[in-house]
Amino acid sequence: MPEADRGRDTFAVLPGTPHIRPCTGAHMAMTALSFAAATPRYLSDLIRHACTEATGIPAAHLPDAPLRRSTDQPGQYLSPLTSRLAGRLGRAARDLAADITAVLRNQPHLTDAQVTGPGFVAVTPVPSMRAALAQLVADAPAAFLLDLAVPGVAHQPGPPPDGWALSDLAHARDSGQLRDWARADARRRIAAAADPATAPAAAAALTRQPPADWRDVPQDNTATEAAQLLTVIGEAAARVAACRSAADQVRPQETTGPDLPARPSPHAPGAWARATAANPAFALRYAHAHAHTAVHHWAAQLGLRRLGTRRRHTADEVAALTTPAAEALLGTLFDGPAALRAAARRHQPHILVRYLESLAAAYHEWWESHSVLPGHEGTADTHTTTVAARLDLCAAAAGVLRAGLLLIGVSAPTRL
RNA sequence: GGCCUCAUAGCUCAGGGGACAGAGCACCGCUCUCCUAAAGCGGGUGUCGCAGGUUCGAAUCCUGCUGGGGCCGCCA
Repeated sequence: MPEADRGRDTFAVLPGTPHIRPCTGAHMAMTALSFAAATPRYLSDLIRHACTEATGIPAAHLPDAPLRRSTDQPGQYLSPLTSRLAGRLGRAARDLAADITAVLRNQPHLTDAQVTGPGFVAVTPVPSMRAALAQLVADAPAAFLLDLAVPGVAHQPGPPPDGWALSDLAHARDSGQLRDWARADARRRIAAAADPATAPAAAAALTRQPPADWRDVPQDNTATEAAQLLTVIGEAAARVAACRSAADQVRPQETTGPDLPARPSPHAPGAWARATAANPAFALRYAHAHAHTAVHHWAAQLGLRRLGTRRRHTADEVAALTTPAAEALLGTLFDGPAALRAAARRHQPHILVRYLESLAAAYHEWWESHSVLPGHEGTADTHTTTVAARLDLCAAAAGVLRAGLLLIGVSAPTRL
């Protein structure tokens, strides 16, 4: 909303702005020396600093410009910063973008920086930096998804943010009120997660959440329609169903997919009652349990595990994490923070739900694309040497799925 | 009468201010053959309800209108 105001501010500040040198912040210098991952925050900062160098405008006065994944080139990211800034400067977006890419080409973390489309800056981080995203996300999934500036605070003790507690859906009057309560629960948690002031407490609450199992059906009380619905489809499916449609009011015969009524009832639950991939709630929890089990049980049984945190991947590992399917999964992980922000800004939990579904799909596609763990067939040396990196990717997917599920009030069982 | 909400392909639905609007089903074409079906391959079939506005840029945000649904009120 304050974008127009910010634009005028920027313009007013322009004359005589002190020249700020790029990449002098402590965080940029440290990441450059030790461990850099292609997170939205990092790449955005890179481009903003280059913009400051090219234009002299302090980074704080630049307009917001969330990065977007390129649809054509995997591993490439687009910033509309130049298009948004050009009008205020009275310059052509492509010219401004050309100046910025000239600065970015000196960046050792980028293999390429160019001007594309209507004047966007397109950057391609080096493969090792893209692969490092798996490790960074695996180490601190909640901090990544919630876009914390300082990941460590996700482990600090403290009370959860206001409004974190979930409603007891079994006490809802009917399936309509159950839906309202579930959506309100998700909205409160998403809002707390996206607000920089409460995000650290939210991340800590996500990290502390105890493990859950699959049982989510009330033991007693089948008196109300809501309780009956929970008995038929379970709390997880009830919450996902409630959060999956965009509109607060349900149209009479509205569905959110094949055999997926927007407001399931005890008598017509559709696919929500099934433990199959046709049930989005099951698919999401299953994907999480699968990835978690791969890291903590299957790999352990083979004597394999993830290696140290903030470790540099070997060249083989980087290659294993930049196959098309792995790159697609990394790209979906990259989209997480933006999806959460969008869900919070528009007060629409379904944006987060749909994002998690795309993440689960990308995870499965990657898993199916090749043997992730050494199996009966592929036990080549190159394979065992890259297992740790693949486990990073498993753990990253599991971590973001878990955090996302908890944000919509759904527990994330760890066993298959 | 007031407020809320929805309108995207034939159908059910995705689509986060950003590149050429997508998926499944249906449909059409081709291959196959006694014929059909199945299967395989190929094809998106669209004034994003209408009209304005904001923006460098709108399916997306704002206003009005039309149409569907809902809540409240009025009359009784």
